[in-house]
Amino acid sequence: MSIQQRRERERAQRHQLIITTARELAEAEGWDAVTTRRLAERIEYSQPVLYSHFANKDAIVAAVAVEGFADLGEALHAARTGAGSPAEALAATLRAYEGFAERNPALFDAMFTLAIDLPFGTADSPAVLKRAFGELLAAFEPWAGEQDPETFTEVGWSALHGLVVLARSGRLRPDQRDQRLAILVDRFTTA
Amino acid sequence: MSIQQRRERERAQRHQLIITTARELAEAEGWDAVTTRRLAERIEYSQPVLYSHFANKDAIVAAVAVEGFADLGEALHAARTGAGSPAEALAATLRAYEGFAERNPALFDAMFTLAIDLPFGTADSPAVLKRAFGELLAAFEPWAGEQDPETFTEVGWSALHGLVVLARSGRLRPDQRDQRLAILVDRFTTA
DNA sequence: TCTCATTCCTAGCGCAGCTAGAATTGCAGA
DNA sequence: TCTGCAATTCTAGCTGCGCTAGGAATGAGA
Repeated sequence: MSIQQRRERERAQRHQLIITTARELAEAEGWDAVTTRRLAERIEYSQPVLYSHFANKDAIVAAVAVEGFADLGEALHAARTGAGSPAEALAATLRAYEGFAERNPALFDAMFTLAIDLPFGTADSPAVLKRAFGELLAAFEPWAGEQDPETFTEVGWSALHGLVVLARSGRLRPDQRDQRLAILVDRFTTA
Repeated sequence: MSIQQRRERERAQRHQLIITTARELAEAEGWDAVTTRRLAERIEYSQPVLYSHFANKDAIVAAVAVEGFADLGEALHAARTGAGSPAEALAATLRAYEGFAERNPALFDAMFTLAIDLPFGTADSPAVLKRAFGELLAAFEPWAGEQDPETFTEVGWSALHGLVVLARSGRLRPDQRDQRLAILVDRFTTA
């Protein structure tokens, strides 16, 4: 019984080690550098061990993405609850989202570009995803007016996300970043 | 002299054939199906011929993306100039953008996910990119108010783009699509 | 100490992007 | 018309990818 438990514990540790190592490697050298061979080498096991934990490489990326959403949720929560007025809370939340994407580019890629199959907006979406969206909802809700708060938040989130995505791929003028965020806040806080 | 001209003409035709074939194959089976081998087979030349036209596979994808921006620019122009009031023009332009992404998913991927290195927002960005942005600028400008029109448009474009990107990856509730677009228009047309 | 199930690794499959060097083609001058 | 040469194109193969079959090693229980 105890032996079984130890084995399961060690297995769980190795599971987490794979995720953490993939994340570190991706953040250090980009996702192209995260090959099953290099990953196996880093965790000091052979390649097939990876496949005893995950169905395929995409599943590893998805696991990293879920971690990312957890971190993002925390970052948004800290920013939002640390602000004074609702207006400041919204601005702080948006800045936190932007900062998160900037500080964790590879993680952001995993969350929004690579891990396409994460169940979102459905009943069985991971709790961390719901929590991250919940933070945005709390930030946008005060200005929803007559609109459905969730739909209103989806639009606000999209605007924010679009800014981040287009900016990081060099589609927007870098020097106007803060100005753009100010316009966004203005658009969503005025009736 | 004339022989040289014929050769250059044939080369240009083959260049275009590669781009068109890549685009068709991607739209039919997704970009994963666009391998240099399959592409070579379709154009009825050997693999190395591709590399006499493009530095690598990414360059082929980028060429497809540029075509996509040209098409998008046309679609936006048609939608915008076909509408009556500025408000209708904006709504029509946004719908056209959304429709374009929906009708050409692989092309949209090439433009915004795969071809990362296209020079944007700089002096040497291709004319087609500027034209597409110009259409958005014309659509958003009437509501820029005190804001710099270009920056205002960047925010509007981001909001639109975010909606499309998050929706197509299943991050937003499908049934609220039109409602979201209505909210977006509302946010950017009210002072 | 032996048996056997579990765990893990070695080796290799098919396919990817890409390229070196051979083979072919077709123009130009005799 | 024939020959030499330069440009073009192809054959063959390199390295590295995700993934897996099957054998070796490990360790708990009899």
